Amino acid sequence: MRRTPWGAARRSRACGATGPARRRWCRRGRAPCAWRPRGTGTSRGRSASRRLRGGRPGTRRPRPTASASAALSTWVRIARSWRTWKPAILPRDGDFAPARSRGLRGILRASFDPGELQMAENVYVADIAQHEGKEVTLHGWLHNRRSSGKLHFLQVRDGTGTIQCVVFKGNVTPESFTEADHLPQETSIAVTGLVKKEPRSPIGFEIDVRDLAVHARPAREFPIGHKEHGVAFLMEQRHLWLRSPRQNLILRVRHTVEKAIRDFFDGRGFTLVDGPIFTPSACEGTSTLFEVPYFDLGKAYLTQSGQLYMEAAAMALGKVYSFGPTFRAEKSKTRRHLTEFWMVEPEVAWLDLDGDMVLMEEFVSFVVQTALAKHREELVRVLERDVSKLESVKPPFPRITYTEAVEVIRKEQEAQRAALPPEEAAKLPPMMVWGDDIGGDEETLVARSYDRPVMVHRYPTLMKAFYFKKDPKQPEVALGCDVLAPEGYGEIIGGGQREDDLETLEKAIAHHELPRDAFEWYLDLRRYGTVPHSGFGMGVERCVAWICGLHHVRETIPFARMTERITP
RNA sequence: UCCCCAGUAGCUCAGUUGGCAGAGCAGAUGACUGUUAAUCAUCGGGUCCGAGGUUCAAGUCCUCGCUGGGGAGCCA
Repeated sequence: MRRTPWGAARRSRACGATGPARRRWCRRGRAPCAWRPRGTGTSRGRSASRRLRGGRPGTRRPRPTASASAALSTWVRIARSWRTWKPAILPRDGDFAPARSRGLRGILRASFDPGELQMAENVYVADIAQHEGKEVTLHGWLHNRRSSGKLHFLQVRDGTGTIQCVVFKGNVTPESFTEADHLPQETSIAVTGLVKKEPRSPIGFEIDVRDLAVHARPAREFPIGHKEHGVAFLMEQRHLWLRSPRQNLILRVRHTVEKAIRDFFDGRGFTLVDGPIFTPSACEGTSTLFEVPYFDLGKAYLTQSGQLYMEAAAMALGKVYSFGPTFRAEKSKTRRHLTEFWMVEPEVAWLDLDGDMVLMEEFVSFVVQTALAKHREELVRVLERDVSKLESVKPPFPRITYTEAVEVIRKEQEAQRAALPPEEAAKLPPMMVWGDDIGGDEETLVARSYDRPVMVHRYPTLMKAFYFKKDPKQPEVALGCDVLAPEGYGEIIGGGQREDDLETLEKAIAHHELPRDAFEWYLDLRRYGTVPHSGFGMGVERCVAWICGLHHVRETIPFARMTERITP
């Protein structure tokens, strides 16, 4: 699979023109550059006009008043020491005599035009509309550059967005103009200029550049160009790939999803409970776990689920959820798997399977609709997502039992066979029978007949982990439920009602041949005031991949951990 | 663990029946006052993944290995 890492889309040309802007530039009275390390950037014989100005990057905000208040506090300090230093600073005669007699105020008036104190404001691209017509300074990286004789077009990104900065030959020094045409991709720069409305710009604004300051040129050519690259190469350059508009958006959608998850549960009175990462043994006794040495206690394992601990927390706090990383050591090599991923796991006391399923559909709908409301335009423009597929994700979700799902799948399989010549049909894998797991292909068969996620419930007891409660009316099935996302994204949620009867749970642990000692604390939850309770787990990466319409979950996490990759 | 595919310039790739190592992008230099993956001209750029084999001759064919990608099982 190939993709344009920068996700750039062609846009139609528009007409219009802007006249040359009035030159207005003042340099005196500025604070010295405080954040450019000595011996970097400008020290190699560059002109003074290129020097960075303004505050340190980490302290740039709050923007509107930063420079003014910094200047003020400087002058407060000067004023405090004024009495001590006055005789030394001010000569008794000449031009300073009248000022000296007026004190500090007089000095300020005599030395500075108040207009000169209004330095170009440091701004972010995301807020650029608020600064129309003003002179601003933007700190960022050069994303791309084009040139047309007496005009250079610099695409500058600052993390919040990308804006085109137009360098006209008549508006800057000759050195700056020449340099603007030779800056490599990803040079860190500060651009000062006038914010102008521009109908041809995708964001509606441009910066008419008056000064350009190079902070640091790349030590070597930036590896990721404005073209298609292979997945392997991009994953090796993941630390740099994050700078692309596409990855930038995906990470912001991930943030929105994670915030929506927190908001959903926080808004319903859930308490966030952090489960342990080190666990003494397998939570479910099934998956392969990562092993780590643990002092004199032998081996510990990285958690594959916080659920058992959430059950304990639910008995204390009623409604709880955990949200953290999870580790699976299976050598799964598919587009849906990572060895390290993030999972949210709510657990609720006094909740049965039906209530759990209502919670699932309301939760998924809230997360999807929140992400859609915030990123709809970008999902379409940058990721070419068909958002109509997300519009319909609202309760109620269709519910079918595992048994019904098997019938649907068998019908589809029969139809497939009927459409093929007999010798071809014989080569197909055997038909699904009750008790088989629903694999990736089968999930797609079930999910494709619905316009929203489908909830498959009451799986065969034998397929499910020991803690699932059996259906009292039908003991061969467990009260579990999976939510299958549409469009082939598969299982994004797994959960259900937990076994709350002590004796049944003891038998289940024995039947699964699990170490009884390790689960004594878990059995205690059934010994002391057991109640019906349910919960589920949702994988953040699968959810983000689905919302963004991505081919693989590896793009949804900043630094993916897979069987064959642990760097960068 | 099993099955399939790929590896050639910094990147993406082409390379015919085994017969001189190629293009686009990126880089350098120059032209252009509205480009938006700008365009145009010129220039530089190679351990053809590694080892071995067949051959007059191997990027190309064979064997083994390495690395990566896709899928299965398992799962979120």
